[in-house]
This record gives sequence, C-alpha cells and structure tokens, in this order.
Amino acid sequence: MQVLDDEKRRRIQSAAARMFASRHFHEVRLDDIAAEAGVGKGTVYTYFKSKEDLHLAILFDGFVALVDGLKSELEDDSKSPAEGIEAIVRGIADYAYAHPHVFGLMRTMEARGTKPPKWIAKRKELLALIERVIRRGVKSGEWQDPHPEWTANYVPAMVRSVLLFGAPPKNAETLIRHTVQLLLNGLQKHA
Amino acid sequence: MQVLDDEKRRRIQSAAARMFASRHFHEVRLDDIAAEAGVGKGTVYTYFKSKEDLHLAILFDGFVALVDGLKSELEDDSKSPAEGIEAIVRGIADYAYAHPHVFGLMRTMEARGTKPPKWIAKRKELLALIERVIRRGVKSGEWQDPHPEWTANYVPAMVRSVLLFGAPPKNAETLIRHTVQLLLNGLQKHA
Amino acid sequence: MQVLDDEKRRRIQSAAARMFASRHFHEVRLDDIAAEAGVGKGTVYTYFKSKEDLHLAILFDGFVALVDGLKSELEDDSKSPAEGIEAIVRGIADYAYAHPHVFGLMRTMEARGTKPPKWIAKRKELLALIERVIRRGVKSGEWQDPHPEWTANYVPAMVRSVLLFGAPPKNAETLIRHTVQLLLNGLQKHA
Amino acid sequence: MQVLDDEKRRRIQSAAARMFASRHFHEVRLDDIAAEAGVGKGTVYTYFKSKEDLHLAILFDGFVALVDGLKSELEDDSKSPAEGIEAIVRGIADYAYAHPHVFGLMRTMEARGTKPPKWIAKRKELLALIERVIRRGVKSGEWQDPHPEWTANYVPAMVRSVLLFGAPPKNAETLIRHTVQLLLNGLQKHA
DNA sequence: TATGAATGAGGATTCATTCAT
DNA sequence: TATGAATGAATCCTCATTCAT
Repeated sequence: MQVLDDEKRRRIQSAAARMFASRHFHEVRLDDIAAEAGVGKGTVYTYFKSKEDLHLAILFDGFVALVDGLKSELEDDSKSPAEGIEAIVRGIADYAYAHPHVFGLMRTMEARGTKPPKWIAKRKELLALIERVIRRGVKSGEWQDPHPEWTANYVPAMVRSVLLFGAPPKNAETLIRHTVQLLLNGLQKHA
Repeated sequence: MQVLDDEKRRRIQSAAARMFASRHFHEVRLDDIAAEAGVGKGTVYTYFKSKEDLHLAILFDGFVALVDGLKSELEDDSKSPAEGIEAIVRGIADYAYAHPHVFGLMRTMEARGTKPPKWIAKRKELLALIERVIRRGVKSGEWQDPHPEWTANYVPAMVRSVLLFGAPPKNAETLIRHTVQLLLNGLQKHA
Repeated sequence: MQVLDDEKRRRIQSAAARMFASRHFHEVRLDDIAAEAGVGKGTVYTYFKSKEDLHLAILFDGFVALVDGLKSELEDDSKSPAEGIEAIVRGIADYAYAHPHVFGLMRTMEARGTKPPKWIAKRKELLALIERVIRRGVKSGEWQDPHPEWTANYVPAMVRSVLLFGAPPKNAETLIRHTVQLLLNGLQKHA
Repeated sequence: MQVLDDEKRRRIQSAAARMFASRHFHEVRLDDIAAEAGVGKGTVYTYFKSKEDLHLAILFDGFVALVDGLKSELEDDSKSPAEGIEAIVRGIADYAYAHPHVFGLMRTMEARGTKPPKWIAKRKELLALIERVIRRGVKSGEWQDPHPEWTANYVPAMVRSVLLFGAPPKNAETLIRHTVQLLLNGLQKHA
C-alpha cells in the first residue's frame, strides 16, 4: 500500500514537473496536472497540500540535484578554489533563473513560519560546500577571509537580491561573472 | 478637452514594464499597473486594447532595443564574423529568456492574423543584420554559404525551437554556446 | 441659438431612436449614438441627463404618437364603441410590446418621484379618450358603466400587468383579443 | 462523488428561463440565475459554457416547442392548407418576436462554425412541415408550386429578414398577415 | 457649449480548493 | 483512498458618466 501510494505521488509530481518545465506556474492548471498524471483532481490534494506545495516539492528536488551535483563535483578538489566558487555561483544562478518562483515561495513559507527542515538541512549542506571551498583558498594562501562561514552565506544572498529587486533578469551569464568577480576580488589577499 | 497624451501612454507602459520585470504576467494585476502609473484602471484601456496588448508593446520595445543595439554594435565591422554571430545569438537568446511569454503572444497574433507590420519590419532588420555578418565571413574566405538569407532565418528559429519545445529553459549560456558552435561549424569552409 | 440647439437635440434623439429601434437598450452604446448623431459623447449629456433620459424622450414621442393617432382616429366617431375599444387596446399593446423598457422606466421615475408633467398630461389625454368611447357606448344603450372614468384607468393597467408579471410576452395579438373580450363582456348591458 | 445531474441542469435552465422571460439578456446577472437556481455561480459554468450558451439552450427548447407544437397541430390535416400556412407563419413570428436575440446568436454560431446538429435537425423538421402543407395545397388543386421544398425555405427567411433589417419590430400581427397574404397569393393557381 | 479622455462600478468568467459520494 | 461536481474569490474588461480644456 505504502509503495503504491509513493508511486502515485511520484507520478503526480513528475507529471507536474514536466508541465512546469515548459510553462509558468500560473499557466498550468491543476486539471492539466491531474490529467497528465492520470489521476483525479482531488487525488492531487491527497498527496499535496496545495498547488504551491506540489510546486515546492519539485523545486526542492531541483535544489537537491543542485547541491548534490556540486558536492560530487567538488569533493575531489580537482577544481581550484576560484573554479569552485564559479561552479557554485553558476549552479545557484542557473537554478534561480530556472525557478524564479522559488523566492516567492520562500517568502510565503517564512511568513507562515513553516520552512520545512529538509530545506534548511539542504541549505546547510550548500553553505558547508561553499565554506569548504573558501577555506581551501585561504589555506593555499591565495585568499584571506577571517569568517568563511559568513562569506558562504553571502553567495546565495547575492543572487537572490539581484533577482528579487534588481534589474530585469535578462542575462544569467552576466550576473554570474559579476558575482564571481566580486567574490574573487573580495577574497584576494592584498599586500 | 484632454488630449490623448503620448506622455501618459509612456507612463503606463513604463509602469507596467517595471512590474512585469520582476513578476510574471499573470501575477501582475491590471489594478496594480494602473495604480503604479497613477491613473484609473479604465485609462489603461484607453491606451492599450488589453493587458496582453500592453505587454506586447513592452516586448516590442525590448525587441527594438535588441535589434538596434546589435545594429550599432555591428555596423563598424570591428567584430569578426564569428564574434558577430555570437553577439547576435547571445542577444536573441537573452531576449527570449527574459520574455518567454513572447512566443505565446506571437502564436496568438499569428492565429488572429494580426502580427503588426512593425514587428515584421523589425524582424526583417534583424535578419538583414545576420545575413550581412554571414556575407562578411564568406567574402573574407573563412566561410562558405550559398544562401546566407536562408541561414539568417535559422538563427532566431533555433532559439525559439529550444525554448518552445525543448528542455526546461535553465541555462541560456549553454544554449548560446551550442547554437554558436553549430552555426560556426556549419559555415566553416571545408576542403 | 435656441433654434440651433433644438436642431441638435432632435438630431441626437432621432439617431438614438434609429438605434433603439433595432437593438435593445443595453446593446446600444452611448458612443454609438453620439457617432450616429455626429456629435461628441459629452454633448449628449448637454441635452439629456442620462442614457435613460434620452430613451425616455424617445418613448415619450412614441406615446404622443400613439395618443394623437388614436385621437384623430376616434374623433369623428366613425368607429363603433367596440371598435374604438379594440383600436385603443391594440394601440396600447403594440406600444407596450415595442417598448417593454418603458415600464421599468416608469417605476424608476415613480421611485424617484419625478414623473414629468408632460407624461401625466398625455396619459390624462389617453384616459379621456377611452372614457369618451365608453360613454358613447353607454349613451347608445349598448353598454352600462356607472364609472367610465374608472374603467378607463383599467385599460392601460391590464396590458401593463400582463407584460410586467405575466407569462413571457410572446404574442401581442392574443393579449389584445383577450383584453378586448374581457372589456366588452364587462361593459355589456345584461338583462 | 456527485454525479453530473440532469436534474440540476434542468433546474438551472428553468431558473434562467424564468428570468429571461421577464427581463432582457443583459439585465439578468449570472449571479441572479445562480441564486434563483439555488446553486453557486461556478456551478452554472459546469453545465453551460457561458451565459450565452445557457440562453441558447433555452431558445432551443422554445424552438422545439414551436416545431413539435406545429407538428401535432398539423398532422391530422384538419386545417386547410391556407390555415396551415397561417399557423406556421404565426408560430415562427411569435417565436421570433419573443426571442429577438436568437438571430444574433445564430450569426455568432455561424461565424464560429458551430451550429450544433440539433438545431439543424430541428430546422429540417420545420421545413418538412411547411413543405408538406404546401404539397397538400398543390394536390388539392388550390395551389401550384413546382418547388415546394424551396418555398418552405422562404418562410422562416421572410420573418427573419424583417426582424433583422426591417422596421422597428412593433407589431407581430401585421407582419404575420402580410407574410401570409404574400405567400397565399404567390401559391395561388392563376389561369 | 462641445469635446473626448479619464474614471470606476459592475458583471462575466476562471480556477484552486472543498466535500459529498 | 479516489473522484470530480460544487463553490466563490479573484480578476479582466466594458461602458455610462464626469470633467478638464
């Protein structure tokens, strides 16, 4: 029974993911999702609290993929610290551009004080990843940073702030380069 | 009597542009636009046929900026043909990523047979621009292309096809590089 | 000046009459009327307090035509009293079917306590007409009626009540026949 | 789960019919209909595509009543052909006067190419009815008509043309008499 | 006085969510 | 648990009326 249910949950979520991939949140109707998943409309509500909740689950999967991907990319230290920073910023920015809705949902969650622990845990993993790269740079003598754990926090915030309040989010690449540049310069050990 | 005021039209359009920049079409209410522009709700409809029409006007301005920007960037031939192609693809892709709604509107317009001449004219300018870059590459001996005017048509179509039917539009940069690579290889003169 | 103004008032009213003739009150826009009359939209409001007021003016003209037409039809007593009653009922019913909106307006006017004297005067004329026909029938010995002035009042009321509260107003002719029959029987002198 | 209920559909439709009977299409609010039917506003849209669609359903019922009524009236040939023609014209004219909106809807349907087969089928029945009456008159020697099936088509068209383009539709009876007269004269066998 | 741009109340329609079965 | 009919809040758009010029 449990297995069957999980199967159905996954079917719904993947149907929804497919639709959200090519159309905006507001352009996908719950009817469409249910039809694509081959279930009744009411069934979706058995597995997800709301349309937003369903969307959130998809976003979380994306976030997991991002963090886990970065983790395996960086764990063997084959990348220089600078390259590591760039990979991280690029990953975050790509994710953010693909899911601009995520910030709104975060705010909603914060407002309702319900950001689930799994988000918090995964975010912690990401920050640890960033911090580790910075520490490598410091250890190697390239960089100086008395508080890598703070710097780690800046990175997602920088992307977020641009997308939320900044200019029209036209060009991810430009943002990435700017962010990387600023970080690298900021970490640079100067005489 | 008051006079239909181009200044006011611009005020409404720029207010709307500001809002569409940070939120999706369906998340911006007409009331918000009117309020932001400091006019009554009905006034918006004096200047624009519908919310979509207003959005379209903004998209068109963006398209004009793209084409005119490319034009002035390319007119002095300071860029190599390959660089020119990259600049063009990058511009188109950035524009398309920033305004994914545009393709839907295009289809709507085509369905209703009302693509205004100004869109057509501007598109023609863009194609001429592309064609000119290709011809430069051919003339310089780098490239071969018996039909530059056809190739010119492919470029916007490639971006469009990916965004419309392709994978989730996550990463503009990747698409740009792929498209440029394909084009440059295709134009290469081979023995 | 006065003449010019009156000319324009008439132009607006007749333009409106033309449009109301073939379309329902709510299907005719003030823009249409103004355009048809060749004046600005605001100008209509210089001559009429509202769209309803304009409509009312047209209805009144129709009412005048009805009453005056009946008056000249009946003044030479060439019709028998029974024929007279039928002509009157028919005229009222035709008018009422052509302008179902009139009752609503009457109610509006009554609610606001503003039924203009000209309506009252013209209505009085109609009642006098009816009363006169009845009195002729009484005098000739065909009919009996101790209060012709009351009976006169019933006639418009009967049509009105059917149209306002009755069955769907499908068939004017049936209503006319029924009303006439009822009246003639009621007036009949019985032994 | 609740079942799409024909009973409820009928309840909504009859509530609407009641309201449209005494007030014009534009004067009846969907909220009113829903309230009168004792359902939520949205429920109306579960059973009818739009307010117009709902209205159309009512008009169709009226049309069915007209045709079926005429059919049973004429099937025993107790009426003379001339009386039959008059009954038919009268029925059509009454229907048309009661539902002037119907022509506009027909045009809408034609424009969208969606005149449902049930309308077409019922119309065919009406035409067959007319044709049959004419053939009776021909057979009896009263009339001559080499193409009764064409003549049958004229009858609804005549009423329609007057209502659509003609004078203000004041008096159904006059139109009926004129139409009948014209038809009878036209069919008359002349030496 | 004449005009038409500006306004916002009013109404049709959509769609996420609820709930009876 | 699964379903889809029922619901009404939310939102776009129309159009009578106002008002600045």
